[in-house]
Amino acid sequence: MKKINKTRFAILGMLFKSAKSGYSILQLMQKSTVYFWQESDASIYPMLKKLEKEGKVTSKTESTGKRERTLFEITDAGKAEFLEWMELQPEPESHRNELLLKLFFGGTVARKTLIKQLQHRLQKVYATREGFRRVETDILASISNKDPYKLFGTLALKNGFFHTEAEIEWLTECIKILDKIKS
Amino acid sequence: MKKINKTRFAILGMLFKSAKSGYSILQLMQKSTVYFWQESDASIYPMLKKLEKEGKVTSKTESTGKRERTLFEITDAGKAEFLEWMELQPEPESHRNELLLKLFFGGTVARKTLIKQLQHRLQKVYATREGFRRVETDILASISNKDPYKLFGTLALKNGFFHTEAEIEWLTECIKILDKIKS
DNA sequence: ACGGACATGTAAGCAGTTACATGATTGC
DNA sequence: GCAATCATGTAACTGCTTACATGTCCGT
Repeated sequence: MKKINKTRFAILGMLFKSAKSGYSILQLMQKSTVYFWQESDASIYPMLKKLEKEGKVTSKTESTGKRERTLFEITDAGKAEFLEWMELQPEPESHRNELLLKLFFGGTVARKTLIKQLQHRLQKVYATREGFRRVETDILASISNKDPYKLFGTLALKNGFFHTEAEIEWLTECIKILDKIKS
Repeated sequence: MKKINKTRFAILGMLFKSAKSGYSILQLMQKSTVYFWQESDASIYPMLKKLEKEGKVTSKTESTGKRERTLFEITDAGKAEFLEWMELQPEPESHRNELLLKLFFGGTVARKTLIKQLQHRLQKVYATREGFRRVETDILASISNKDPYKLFGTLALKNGFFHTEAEIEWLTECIKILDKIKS
């Protein structure tokens, strides 16, 4: 089973409701989907061109003074492809958790190395939780209740909160257990 | 910052305590780290050769009848590299959650499409939890309490359980919320 | 005799990232 | 005047996966 490029669907989804430029897609992703879907800058522009060649989007260039801006609009073919993908069940994603791998090999190092790793991660997770809270107050709060993005953004965010709490609990417990063992 | 290949560390870690063949590393990963660290079959053998060329492992071929088996042993240089990595803080890993992306674009499709997706995922998560339980009873239970793998395996597994429970809670709540909304 | 596990690899290709490159506009 | 942001792209590289390829040994 061949793996298919999903950047295209992220882009098509962003264009579904309104036309946007490559840059504004990047910005939108940066502030809305960054916690569960990341694209590197370099992947958007080539994919937009590819989608245009395939007839999934059309573009029109507009200028404000000397600055150019290419607006992309999704076509019916693009909408069809996107909606087809929306019906598909996500393929199992391969996960790689470097911290768990290190913990798994924990027998090779001193306990305090592991504890340091776990504590470092704990700080990161706290920061992530703060990030979620900021999304909640700064972005979601400003969206009208009637906008479907409000509901779906809230649900996606809740996923982040749930897993963040799970991770915090787990880290705390791990640290406690490792602390207790004199090594 | 350049991304570095971590397959090498997974391999070095597996070889740290005892020499193994490529095939048995694959098997070991399949049954012990598969839930948080996956390697495709094709990546192990070339990496072992590369590590050998770098002097991080040595190999000796032994034959049982006509079947050959190449055992790899970690060198001091290999151990040094591995231990250095153990001290490093993991880089932030880019995450991509296709289900959340679809949910985020939920405004483009009927509610029942989303509910179907969520329920499908719920089934998968239940299966994963079963998998964890099997690891717990079949593998961990058979390891001596004195073996450090017992402790670290248990902690890694606990991570799986925590996140699995978080995911189940979240999915259940999402489904409930979407069910309530008549669309 | 045959299927499944054992055992080891190669080749091709796509996806994704990093680094590089360029220039305009806005706000301080 | 300068920094930050706006705006768009290319080239090179690495990593990883898929598909392919080959042969042995063991249990039934």
